[in-house]
Amino acid sequence: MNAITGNDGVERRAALLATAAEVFAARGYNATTVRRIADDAGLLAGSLYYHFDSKESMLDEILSAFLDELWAGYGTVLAAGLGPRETIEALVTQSFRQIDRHGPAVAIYQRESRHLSAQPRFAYLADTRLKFENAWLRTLERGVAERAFRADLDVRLVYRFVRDTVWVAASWYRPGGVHSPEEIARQYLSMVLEGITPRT
Amino acid sequence: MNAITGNDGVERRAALLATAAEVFAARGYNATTVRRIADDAGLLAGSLYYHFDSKESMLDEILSAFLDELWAGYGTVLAAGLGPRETIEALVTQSFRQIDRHGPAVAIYQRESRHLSAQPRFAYLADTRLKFENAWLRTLERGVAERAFRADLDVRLVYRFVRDTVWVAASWYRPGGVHSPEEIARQYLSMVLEGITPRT
DNA sequence: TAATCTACCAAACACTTGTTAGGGAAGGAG
DNA sequence: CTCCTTCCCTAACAAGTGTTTGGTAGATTA
Repeated sequence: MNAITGNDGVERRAALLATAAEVFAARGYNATTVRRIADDAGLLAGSLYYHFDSKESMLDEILSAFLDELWAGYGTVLAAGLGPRETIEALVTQSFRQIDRHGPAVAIYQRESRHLSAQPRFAYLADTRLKFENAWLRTLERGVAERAFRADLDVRLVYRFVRDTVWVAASWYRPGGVHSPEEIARQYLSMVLEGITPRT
Repeated sequence: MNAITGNDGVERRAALLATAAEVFAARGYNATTVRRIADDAGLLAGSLYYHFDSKESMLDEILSAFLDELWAGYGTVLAAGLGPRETIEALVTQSFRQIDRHGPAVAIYQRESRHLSAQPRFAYLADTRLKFENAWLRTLERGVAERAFRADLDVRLVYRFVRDTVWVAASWYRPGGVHSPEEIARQYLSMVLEGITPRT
């Protein structure tokens, strides 16, 4: 696509990872050839191996960089001691912000994490999934106990629906569009919290 | 995995397509080798070409068979002349029934339809997507006009969220589990229609 | 100026991919 | 018994895969 000229070695590496992430997100990891990444970055396939050990290393670096930043954001939210409803609101908003910043990485994670986590190198994906599930489930259960959420809903199902809807948004969300991440989060929260039918 | 012995030629073909769909759904279409499908079906790679023209033909047949049946169900719902809320309820229930019956096909569609629809052979995927969007958007807009749904929500955003949540369920739903498709549809509709916070 | 380092290219490597060609065992039809 | 169809196997093909090796233009350092 467009050649990338970085001033620094670190910048160059980051730029290459960014284009790799875009191609991975668009075509899928396995369907993406190393030559295609090189084409989009403006160099030849072999030259990528000056910067990275392997195609797998690029994927690893993309995913763990994203997950580190994601979990940092989640950590501060969970440590803030908010009520259940406010915690859910903050988590959802954080998630849409991450989609805004790491769109391709989110798409890759959603698409490949399931079968990648079987591989030892990507075992941390399974850990993340568990920490994730715990954070959401605890918050939802606390909300039910404190009468902030309805008691007649299956909490696990609600968790799955909410989780999926938030992350799958990465497949259609494009940064710089009409809706800001915060606006999307607000609309989504309004739908899930209040429902789409009018409250008399 | 397990060898499949069909009595009829048509049965055999269907059984082979079923195993192919499972592998496609689990690993992704491009990442799936024809030898892997053959292994799981209990024959050799070349032998698959007695039944099918190509790997692409298998994918085509899987997707169009699923979409045909899906649209048959949607058609009767849309022709029934129900109110907006009842139409949404029926569409969602229909969708979860399709996930129950065509789980792998749904997963494949969700994962690959975007970049497949650029290919001429799979142009019908783009058409389906449009018909889909029209059906949902019209129903939602009619609901807003008839005061069955809230007017302060962005209908397009609601559509995307609802669509994604319903279909992505194919990635975790397993037939024969504790929840029937109808039960899952009921819980999901309750969440989206009424919201997860208590109505006083 | 000479030596070194950075970032890349050109060309090949071993391997996997989807697909094809030819043949053969099993069984029903004439 | 012979013919024919069905269904599969063996073996190979050409193209594409991730990766390695050796070399080199240009800037940086000594």
